[in-house]
Parts: sequence; structure tokens; C-alpha cells
Amino acid sequence: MNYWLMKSEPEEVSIDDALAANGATVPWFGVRNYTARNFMRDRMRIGDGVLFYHSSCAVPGIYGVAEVASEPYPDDTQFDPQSPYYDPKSSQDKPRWILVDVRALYKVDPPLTLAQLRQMPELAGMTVLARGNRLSITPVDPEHWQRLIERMKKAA
DNA sequence: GCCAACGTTGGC
DNA sequence: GCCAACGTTGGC
Repeated sequence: MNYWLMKSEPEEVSIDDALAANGATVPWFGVRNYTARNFMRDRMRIGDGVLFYHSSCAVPGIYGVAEVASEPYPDDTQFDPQSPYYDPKSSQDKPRWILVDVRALYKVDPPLTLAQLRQMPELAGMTVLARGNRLSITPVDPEHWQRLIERMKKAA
């Protein structure tokens, strides 16, 4: 079993949106980065743990816990000329971009903010905290996952 | 294959 | 809105 941190802009899909969805399951559309795509394609399995991270917002941080809920499959937004995620170089025959469904399990309230994460020495080396990190999907060490879950329970 | 230019991400 | 960091593109 693997653990992941997945970023979403809450204006697009927030943890509340995900929890309100049918089955609390949302397709993680819009990934257009090869490293992130390859994580989904090669290493994600159904049931993997997911930290639901809000980015590009007033208070970035972890807002929920989720799980991987599907095998990877083609991201339809790449075929839609109306979509901001449209990719004219992709084709139905050979889709370039894929996604997985993610099931929201619970909300982290209050959120565990990026500022707080930076103050946890036990998270040293966590990818999302690295300087200049822009990757929207990053692996999370099992040990880091453990510490984070404990911390979130304590704060709840 | 190199690398400059450009576009995007995302915290602040 | 600013800007640092990074990924991608495209000329050569």
C-alpha cells in the first residue's frame, strides 16, 4: 500500500465538493504533468491513502483524507476543446493523460496548514515541503503518513 | 542534444 | 500582483 499527497485548487474541487459527491468519489481530472501521471499509471493502487491538499488558496494545507478508488483510465477533459485541459496532441486511440477516481473519507478540520507542516521536524524531506515543489501528486513516506494522521487526530 | 525563451505553479 | 522555481517547447 502506498500513500500520496494530491493537490487541488479548492475553487475547482474542494474536500467539501468531494465529500458531497455521489459515493464521495471524484475523478482527479486535469493532471498534465508526466511525473504525476506516471505515479497514477504505475504506482497507484485502489485503497492507497491520499492526503487531500488545497493549493493556490488563502490557507494552503491538508484539508482531508481520501483513498484511491479506481484503476487509472483516460481523462476525458483532454478530448474536449472547450476544456482548459484540452490537449490537441492527444487522441482517443492513444490518450496521453489519465486519471484515477478518489474517494473522500473525512475532512481535516481544522486543516493542517502548510505553515504547520513546515514546523514539524519529523516531516523533514517530505516532497511537498521541498523548495520549489510544484508537483501536484507526490508520494508520502509511510512514516510521514503515520505522523500526519496522529497529528490530525490530536488536533480534531 | 543543448539551451534560451516562454508558460505555469503556487506561496506570499 | 509579484516572483522564484520548474517544466516544456522549439530553433539550431
